[in-house]
Amino acid sequence: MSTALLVSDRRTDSDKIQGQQIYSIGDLSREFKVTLRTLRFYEDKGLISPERKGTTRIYSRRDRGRLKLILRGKKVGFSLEDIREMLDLYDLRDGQITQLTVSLSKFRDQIRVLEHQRAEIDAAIDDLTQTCDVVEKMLKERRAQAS
Amino acid sequence: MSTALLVSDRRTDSDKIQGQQIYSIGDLSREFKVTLRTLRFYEDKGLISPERKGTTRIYSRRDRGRLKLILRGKKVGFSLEDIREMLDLYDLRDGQITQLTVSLSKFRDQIRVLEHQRAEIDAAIDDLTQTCDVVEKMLKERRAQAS
DNA sequence: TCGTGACTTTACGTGAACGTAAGCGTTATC
DNA sequence: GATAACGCTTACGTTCACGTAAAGTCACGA
Repeated sequence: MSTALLVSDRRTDSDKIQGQQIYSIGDLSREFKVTLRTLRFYEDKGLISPERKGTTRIYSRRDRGRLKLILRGKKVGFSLEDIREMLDLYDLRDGQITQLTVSLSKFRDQIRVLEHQRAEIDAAIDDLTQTCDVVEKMLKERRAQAS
Repeated sequence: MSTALLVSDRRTDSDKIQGQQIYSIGDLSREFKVTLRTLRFYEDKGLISPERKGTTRIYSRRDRGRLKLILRGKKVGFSLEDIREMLDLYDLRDGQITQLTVSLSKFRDQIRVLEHQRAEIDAAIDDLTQTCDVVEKMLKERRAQAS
């Protein structure tokens, strides 16, 4: 399809270049329900670094994966700076042994943080469940009285 | 101890009034490692409403409990507004049946939100654990090569 | 009596995470 | 060739959750 000019190539939703799936900023915006501004903001903060075709941003599968991790991190209360550090950790598949060891311990730290986070949530759920039980009993009593 | 003037009563760390434990703003600040400003800010936003002895804030056990919940909520990524709504729910122990029923369903909603949150964290932990495994294998291979 | 410490209010400042508007450049379609 | 759809940059504005400074009150101890 289309012309010989790469630059003027129009893409479709499921477009690929050499078997590589790519995404426009609008694609990711729609898929993840974030604004264009947000995506550009994340780029500005060094969280994602999409290629450019001229001035236009071209996101790869890897970029998309990073975005997913960013949004997941946000949902559980991490700052963008926290998230940036985590993403950096994900990115060193080929360091020296010392490098790898450092990363490994950072990962483990992060896991501990998350586990603590989860414990907090469990505690909150327990609280609420208990309160639910209490309220249910109150309702039962009132209904018994009413009859 | 002290004078007959209630207003000029000095308290100690484990002070009580009629068997009720009370806390100064400084007590809570130290215990929970938050600033005075933060405690006043939460009051301003209607999250805690301590009594006053003159102009001085007097926190009850209930206030302390609320603070605990606030900080817990924050740790898992809720806004103060979210938290205020949750606290309000905790506060209606004595409503009408319709009121109670409404609250009950809101509690259940909140539990679902929290469970979703926990699922996100679990996913993140799984991700990290998997990555740890990969890195460990890399380290083992490198060490094998080195020997 | 003069600090010192703990508390108060009022009010402007700040960093994070975007929102929003202005103004412009392509590409496709009517 | 006008208009819409999609993208771009620059830059000021906004909300949240406090920080920080200024200036004052009140009780206690040396």
